[in-house]
Amino acid sequence: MGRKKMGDQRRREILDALYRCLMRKSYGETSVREIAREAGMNPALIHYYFKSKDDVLLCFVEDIFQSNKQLLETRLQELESLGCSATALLDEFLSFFNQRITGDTRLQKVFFEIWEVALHNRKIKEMVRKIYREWMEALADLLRRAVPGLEDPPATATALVALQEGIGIFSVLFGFNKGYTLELLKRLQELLLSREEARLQTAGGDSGARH
Amino acid sequence: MGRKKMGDQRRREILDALYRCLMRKSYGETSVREIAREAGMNPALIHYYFKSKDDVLLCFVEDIFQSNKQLLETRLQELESLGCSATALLDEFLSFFNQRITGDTRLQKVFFEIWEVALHNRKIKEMVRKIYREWMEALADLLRRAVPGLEDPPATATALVALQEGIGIFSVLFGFNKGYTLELLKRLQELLLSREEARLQTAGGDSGARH
Amino acid sequence: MGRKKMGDQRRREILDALYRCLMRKSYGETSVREIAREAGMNPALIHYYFKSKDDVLLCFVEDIFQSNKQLLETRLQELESLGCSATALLDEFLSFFNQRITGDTRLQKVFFEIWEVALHNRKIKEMVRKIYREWMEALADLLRRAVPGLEDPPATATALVALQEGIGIFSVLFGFNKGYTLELLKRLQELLLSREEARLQTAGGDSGARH
Amino acid sequence: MGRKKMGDQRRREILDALYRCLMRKSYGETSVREIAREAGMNPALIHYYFKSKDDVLLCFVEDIFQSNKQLLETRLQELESLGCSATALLDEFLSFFNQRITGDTRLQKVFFEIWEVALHNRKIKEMVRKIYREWMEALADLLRRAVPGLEDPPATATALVALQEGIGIFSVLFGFNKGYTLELLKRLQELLLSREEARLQTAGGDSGARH
DNA sequence: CATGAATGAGTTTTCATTCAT
DNA sequence: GATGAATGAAAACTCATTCAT
Repeated sequence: MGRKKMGDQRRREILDALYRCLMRKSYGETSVREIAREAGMNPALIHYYFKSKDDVLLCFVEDIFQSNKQLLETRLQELESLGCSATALLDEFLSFFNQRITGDTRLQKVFFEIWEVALHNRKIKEMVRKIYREWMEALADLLRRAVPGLEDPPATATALVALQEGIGIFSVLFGFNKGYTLELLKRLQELLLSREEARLQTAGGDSGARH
Repeated sequence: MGRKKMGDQRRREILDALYRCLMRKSYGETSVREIAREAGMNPALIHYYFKSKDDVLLCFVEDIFQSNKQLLETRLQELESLGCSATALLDEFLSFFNQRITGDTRLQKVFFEIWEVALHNRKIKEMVRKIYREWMEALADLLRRAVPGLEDPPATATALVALQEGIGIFSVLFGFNKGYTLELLKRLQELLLSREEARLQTAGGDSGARH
Repeated sequence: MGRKKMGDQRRREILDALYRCLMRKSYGETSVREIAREAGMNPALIHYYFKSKDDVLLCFVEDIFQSNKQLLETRLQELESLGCSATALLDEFLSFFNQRITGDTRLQKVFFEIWEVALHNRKIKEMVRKIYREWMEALADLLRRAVPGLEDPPATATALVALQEGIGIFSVLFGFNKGYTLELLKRLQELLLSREEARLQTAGGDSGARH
Repeated sequence: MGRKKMGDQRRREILDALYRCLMRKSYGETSVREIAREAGMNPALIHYYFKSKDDVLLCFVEDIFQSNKQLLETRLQELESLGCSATALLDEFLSFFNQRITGDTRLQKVFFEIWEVALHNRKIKEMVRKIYREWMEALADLLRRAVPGLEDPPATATALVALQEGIGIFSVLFGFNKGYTLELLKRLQELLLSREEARLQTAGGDSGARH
């Protein structure tokens, strides 16, 4: 029993190390050696726990996607079991993405890296497609329930997620501060959902320079 | 006469070869050898015309940005000299991006690649920031003139461009067909600009899977 | 036990291989490939044990200097502990250089190569300067003790070492035989030290052509 | 007629450019491109005027040796025709080397570079041997005439020249100032020639640090 | 004479991966 | 499990040299 756990812990350490490496370099520029050094272990160990460098990435992507998915699902289920309204659920959904993903520069960077690899790596591409499709379907469902008059929920869901990505990339590249990013996201989401409350005064912060 | 041109032609061939390479692989995975093979020349020639591999990329990015920028400016100036309305200019601006960039899967792929490199490459990052800032400022100006009641033109401009990017990436990764991509873009742009005409029925195409 | 030693042994083999390579070619002309071939190992292994080609050289120079320095110090300390006179120590000092360095064509060649690199390589230059300064200071000390009337011991020390180098290079380039080299050295050293015994008849050999 | 001259001038420019390059880099590190840039001409031109890079060096060495040889001979002949004593001729000989070669850090550096190449390059080696043998023979002759009691003029000549080289290299590597170098040389030469005048107080300067 | 273009061989270095211990 | 050692393939880049014009 302790045996199996050891392996899991090692794998965990490796995935975490990759996460930290991706803060600094692209996946292509990150060598197995560096991941190992970051994890404080021998490079050969990585090949003991994973088939290859790409396998590490695959597991990493699966892990980061699944954990976020689960976290979101758990939250939504909690709210639902409390009898919350569809609107509240939708708000939670958007807020989750805003706060946890797009608003988190580091995670956003990692997501961006994953998208990049996905472009040329079949397995990663499939995984990315799958998870995003699930998210968009879930979002479309919520939209149907929470915004009755909405003309084309799937398209709006796509738009919302694409917007998320776009803003996320911008925030990373231009060094937006979190406040401004969230402000922008909320404002646009309101617009896209044609809500009356879209009355924000954009009090909000300016883009913060990197240095 | 043919003398001086040879150099320019070769440089052009190299940049075009890189463009084609980026259809298949990321910049990091693309070797100088491959660019040379694609261009049908000796690898050393690339180092004869460019200081380094990164220099090729830098020139490539500058070229692709500048040529698009110039094309857009030319078009807008033509319209303006014809006495067109600000609304028409704005439409042209958005349409240019929709049709020429975001709607062109290949170019979009290349743009995405550039964004990725920009994350870790100072020079490329500065270039990307500069061109995007120019585009967003130009767009904000047009918004001021064409959409008088708009609360925060710069933020809306940022949103429009970010949306562009987001949809662009999605279209590449999910293999949207061009019609659907344009449909989606137009619809969202109308929404963001709160126009009355946002009446589209989105009859439009479904996402076409790649495989 | 055999574990830890492997690394040291390999490093030793590499340094020895470089030594042999320097018999045939200059450092600049010697490629990592050749060092590896000479050492009978995969070229990449050299980069496993050393940071770079220059690092190999640096360690090589340090090693060759330090080992000679230590050897000399050991000998002098032995003599001193036996209560030998300053004159005997001085003789040992000069004899050590004559026999072990200047008189050893191969080592002299290597020393010359090191001087050459030192001209354009900061680290090597500093190392060479340091070791030679140490040697000259030690020699000046001995001169003070052994040759009381000597006017300017440091200058004489410099002269003796410079002479050493000059004769060494000549012996390599003109292919002096060892006997002639030593003869010449001894004679000149006596002269520089204005000793009475400088009575040698230079019975000694002629320069032997290389080819 | 102007034709032939043009070629000579070009060749001269190339040799001068190589001289300047050797101030900064070793011959091995100096590329044909750099020589050409230094000479302000197209690299291919160098191959028009010389068979190869090594041919440039060969001509360079021949030129620098011959011109110095001729200059020295001219001076000595002048003195001889004026009826000067052998001692005066010897003094002129030594002084020429001291002032023009060993005391000129730049030229000394170049000589050192030549010695280095000579170690591994047959043609250069032969040339170097030849010129040095000539110099040493001429010096031995002068010694016979000027220092009657000298035991072994050839060996002393060798010693004097070797000392020259040794001090020269030291002055380059340790950055001796010219005054100190000349002081040292003169002092040692007096000693080797056992002259009474060897009474110098070595007032002279210390070694000057490079930076 | 002069030059821009072109090339093939070679350089140092990095890296994912394997393996014996 | 864990590690140091080892390797083959490939990377970017340099360079002396040749050649057509």
